[in-house]
Amino acid sequence: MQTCAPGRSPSWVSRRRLLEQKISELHKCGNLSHIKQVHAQILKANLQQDLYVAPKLVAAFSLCRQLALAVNVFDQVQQPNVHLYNTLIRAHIQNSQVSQAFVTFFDMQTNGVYPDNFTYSFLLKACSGKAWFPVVQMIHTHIEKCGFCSDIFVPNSLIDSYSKCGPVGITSAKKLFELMDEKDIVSWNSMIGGLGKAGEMVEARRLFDEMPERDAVSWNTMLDGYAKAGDMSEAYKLFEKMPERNIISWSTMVSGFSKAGDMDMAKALFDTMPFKSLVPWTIIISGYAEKGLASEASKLYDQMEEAGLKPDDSTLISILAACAESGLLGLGRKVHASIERTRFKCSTQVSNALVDMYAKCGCLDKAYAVFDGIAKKDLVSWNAMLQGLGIHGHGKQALQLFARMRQEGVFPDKVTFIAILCACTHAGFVKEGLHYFHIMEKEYGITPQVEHYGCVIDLLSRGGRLDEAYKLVNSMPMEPNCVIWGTLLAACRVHNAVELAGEVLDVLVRLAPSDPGSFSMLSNIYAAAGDWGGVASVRLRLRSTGVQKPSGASLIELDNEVHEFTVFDESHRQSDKIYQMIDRLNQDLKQVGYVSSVQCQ
DNA sequence: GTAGGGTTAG
Repeated sequence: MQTCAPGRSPSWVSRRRLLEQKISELHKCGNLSHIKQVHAQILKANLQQDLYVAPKLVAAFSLCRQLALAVNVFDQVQQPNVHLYNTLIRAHIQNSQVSQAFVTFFDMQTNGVYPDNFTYSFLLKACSGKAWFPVVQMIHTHIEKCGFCSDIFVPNSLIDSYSKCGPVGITSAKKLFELMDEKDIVSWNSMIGGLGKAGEMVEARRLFDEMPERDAVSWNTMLDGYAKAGDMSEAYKLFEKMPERNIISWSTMVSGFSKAGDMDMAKALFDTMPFKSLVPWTIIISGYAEKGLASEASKLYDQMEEAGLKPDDSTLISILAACAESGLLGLGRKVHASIERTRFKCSTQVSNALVDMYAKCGCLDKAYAVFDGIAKKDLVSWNAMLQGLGIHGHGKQALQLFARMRQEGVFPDKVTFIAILCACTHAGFVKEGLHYFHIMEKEYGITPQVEHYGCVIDLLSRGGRLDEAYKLVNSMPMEPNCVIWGTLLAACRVHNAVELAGEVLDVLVRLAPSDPGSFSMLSNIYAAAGDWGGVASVRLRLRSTGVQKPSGASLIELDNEVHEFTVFDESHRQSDKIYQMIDRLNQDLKQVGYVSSVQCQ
């Protein structure tokens, strides 16, 4: 900034010093009206072009989420330097405008300003966790051209970003890691983390053993790798060898055992850990809830609150999601009550989780009430509510809600259309479903993906238009997966299309040889058609593949207890009464003219 | 004199 000119009055000099002081602290100021005040003074002093002042202003506006004002400041500067460009790139990223950040990145080069290590740091951070392989590759190419790999942060971020891009990414990460002539402990840790994510635990272990020195992160990263791979015995061996265990090591083990289905081990470790934060409580409660163990989950939730811990958004969302998955309405209600008791208002994300939980548990009224109460609905809120209406057969209400969503100016995404198509299927709206399928690309620019084709094939099949469904499977622009073929097979069963079913099964066996579900489906189809020879041949084929079909089960929760039922099940203590009730229902159904689909049994 | 950043648990 230009220094005070000589010959000015003492008061001018002191005013100027004060402004300089304010400017130097501007970038960490979160008070918008103060920033606007200083901005006005800057304009008055004609300092808006100053290459020291402008980045401060851009950063300040960005911090207050005033991206438009930040861009405006930038636009006033005739010759931005790399520092100012970097600040604008960061501003876009901070305000979730990642694509605009890249536009700025290209703009600066067009204007003859070249990126530096700061630029790459920002851009790589924007890509982290996004699995954008081509983008990471492009950044990498730029970096190699300019030679900024000498800054250890840059290659380390690259390894991390590559690692999150799947198999292609991990190959690139490995190459880069080998080429690095100076590696610090973070380089090693990122590499073993990446290998773990890619499921290459043998190689991760080799590197871990080769490391010149290891810190807590190195050990925990290995534990997590084994845990994610489901190898809890190897994880436990390493856990016992650790020189020091912190709360992350313990939590990783609890999570690993819980995901592996061993709740006894998970609970034993949870009870042993010397200190518990919200994270391990979340892991153990969600673990029990996911397995439908309502009373354990519920008891632990109370204990967590008694221990004086207030669940945060992540805890609530995680537990509610588990409730939704297992239909634990009781625990879901308890969580809702505790939110209303302890919070003045709840975030959109938590409300969305509540909507989803109530909807999946069949309480559509409650779901609607929570949905209506969300002050700032986002796309996820709309999608959750649409999905809830759809899966419970309220097709008309779903389509009405979609219309309301459009009126309120919310633009749908691919999930919205899955919900809409599903709603049409469950309500039998074949014509409407096809209509939305056709307009999703034409009017909304959303290219149907395999999930959408799956919905439409389901829609056509259930509507009895099996031929059209089969034609669509064969004309899809992508390879039909086993979900698609499975849908078709289920439709064959409903419509007794024995011949087509055999054909579909052949495809399914090729695609997923270890899935016994298709065999039992075909067996049911033959049984329904009275073709017992067919049933026998399927059973034989199933035996020759060596896979066993786990029986399907129904679950219902009553007073914090989950009751599970499988076919021919007599294990329930009220089994006699249950079968009596089924008989009565069957008789009632027959009286109103219902005919079972398995008439030949 | 200015700007910043990486790896581990939900």
